[in-house]
Amino acid sequence: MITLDDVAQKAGVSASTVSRVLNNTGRVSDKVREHVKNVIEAMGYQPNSNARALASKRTEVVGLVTPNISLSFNSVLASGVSELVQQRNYKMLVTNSYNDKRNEINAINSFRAQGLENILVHSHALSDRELVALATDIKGLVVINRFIKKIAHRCVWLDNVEAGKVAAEYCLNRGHTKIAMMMHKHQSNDDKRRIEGITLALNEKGLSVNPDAILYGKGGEDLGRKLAKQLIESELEYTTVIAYNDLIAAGALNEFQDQGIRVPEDVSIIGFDNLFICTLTRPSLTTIHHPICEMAKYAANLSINLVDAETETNKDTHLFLPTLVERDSVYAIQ
Amino acid sequence: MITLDDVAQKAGVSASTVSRVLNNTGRVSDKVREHVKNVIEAMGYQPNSNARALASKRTEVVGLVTPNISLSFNSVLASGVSELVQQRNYKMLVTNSYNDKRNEINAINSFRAQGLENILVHSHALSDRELVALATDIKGLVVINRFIKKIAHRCVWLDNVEAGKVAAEYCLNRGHTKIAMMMHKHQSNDDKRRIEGITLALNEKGLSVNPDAILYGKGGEDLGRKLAKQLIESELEYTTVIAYNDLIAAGALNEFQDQGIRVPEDVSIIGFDNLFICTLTRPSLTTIHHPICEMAKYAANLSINLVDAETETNKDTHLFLPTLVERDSVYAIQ
DNA sequence: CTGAAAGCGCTTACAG
DNA sequence: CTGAAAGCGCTTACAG
Repeated sequence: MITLDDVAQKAGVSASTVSRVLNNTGRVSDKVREHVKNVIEAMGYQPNSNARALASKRTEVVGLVTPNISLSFNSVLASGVSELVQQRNYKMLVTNSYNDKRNEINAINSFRAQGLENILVHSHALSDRELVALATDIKGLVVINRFIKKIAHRCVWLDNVEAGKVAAEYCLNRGHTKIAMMMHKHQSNDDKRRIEGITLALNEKGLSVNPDAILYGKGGEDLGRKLAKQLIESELEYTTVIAYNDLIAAGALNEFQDQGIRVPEDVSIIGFDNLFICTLTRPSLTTIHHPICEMAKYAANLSINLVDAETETNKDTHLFLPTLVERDSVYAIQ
Repeated sequence: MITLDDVAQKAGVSASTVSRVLNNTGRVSDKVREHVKNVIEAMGYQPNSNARALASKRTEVVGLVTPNISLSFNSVLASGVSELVQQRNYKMLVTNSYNDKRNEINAINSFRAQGLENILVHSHALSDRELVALATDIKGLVVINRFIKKIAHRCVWLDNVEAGKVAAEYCLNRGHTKIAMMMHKHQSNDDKRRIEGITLALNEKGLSVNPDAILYGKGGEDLGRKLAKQLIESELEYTTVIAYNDLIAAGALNEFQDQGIRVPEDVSIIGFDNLFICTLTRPSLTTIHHPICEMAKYAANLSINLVDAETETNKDTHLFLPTLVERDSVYAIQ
């Protein structure tokens, strides 16, 4: 391994100077700078990032804690972070939390033990108050996909009320008034906000949500299948179901069809997220696009700026808007 | 931030001793060990991993470079690595290469700049010779999903010949003799090996592969659709298509059906990988299971052991076997 | 503009 | 079994 001292010696300058050209900091004459750069290039020198981190007290790494990177939503999120991070010459550390609070905390602590302040959390397990406490402690902590008022400028979130509204309005416009929902409960209360939006849209038309038609559970495709069964066996009236995410929607879609119920002719389904699977199902899935990749990039960038004192801290709120993507799973009754 | 010296002072011992109990190294009396542990616990001390890495010249991090973590195959791979890594108290750094050779090399170099030797590469862009050179340089480099003879004990790979054979035999057993293939070309030559396996199976029955029926291209679902169109417009005879992966298979499956060609009655399709999408398509996708998660865990573990001198170096070859997962996309002609 | 020196928070021979 | 000291490879005031 070749060190900064080796470079300094070879270039006939001091370590300080090499460090300065490396970091583009302090004044160095153009001549010397050029020369040192050449030597660095020639020797193929790469600074040791541990030494650097130790001495400067900052690491060029962002840590991501997310439920489970093998799930599409999470992997798209991670990919967004990865892209921005590579662009800014940072690295990305990833930890799966499996939605377990202890894991989330451990992951964050282990990042901090490294002096790492750029931490992105996509958490369903920690409470608002816990996240607020962490954010106060950790300058670069950014919460993805969740809104917490007290740390609004550290949250990169989606307008879930609007999302619910958009979904419901689309259904209403196509003649659907009896809406069932398949929801997944989380600390983040996404589900509640979406239901709120759906309620708003219905109320505007003088209609209301049937609380019995809001089904809950845990899972993905399997949950969709399970709740579809539940719906089929129930006495509920519904012409469309709004699902918490695309996986649940896809599961439901298949269960309905496997039981001889046509989608969308007999029952319509609308998903959420706009994952790649939406074009794979038959019928393809109409869904709400969740700009998770953009949000991830934005969050990573925000976190880096937050820690990097030179950049002005952004006190804005970071809100993203959902959009409807029309495909074939919602029937036009009229 | 609280340091090792703080702990030492509080405990009334030297830094060396604290370090020893931290690392479970050297002799420390039970009494002192106990006491120091208590102080550590009480103070909530966490060692700085940068300092540790710098002093000891080893980092407890494994770096993964993979084409694109937003794709399911890659994310399952990453998830496997993540799981093992968490288990062994390591962390995982991830970089997307987008199948670009420069990116792969840069990622590896940036890992090394950190003194990181535990590097896992899932590469389609680097040549065998380049990987061999890297492996010689980097003690803990492990190649996932590719076999290179010269560094056989550093490769964790799947028997692709067997995979092709299994797929073809399954088709043959169901009465299919005219097999088309949708392949994706890579440096790794997976495609060639699978074709070899398919050829083997056909030859055993006195049949042979029609080279014109081997279609190539780049992409996922879109490629499947494109090649399906190509197949439909061609004069080729085929009753089944073996796809390079599930995404391609799913795309083809939908294209056929969208054009009124029934799957599997008119044409059968067999995928590869056994991703979660296999149960989402209609018909569900018969496929070859690729134990990528297990392979990822195995590879991560191998890499750690390779670097960790205390563990004996494993000179074995690390071969995994594919298995067929039967679903609904292959028709029994007889 | 440039260099000498101290320091970042650990680990690890070396003594004892 | 335990401690003092040097060193890991950088950065960053501090002088000049």
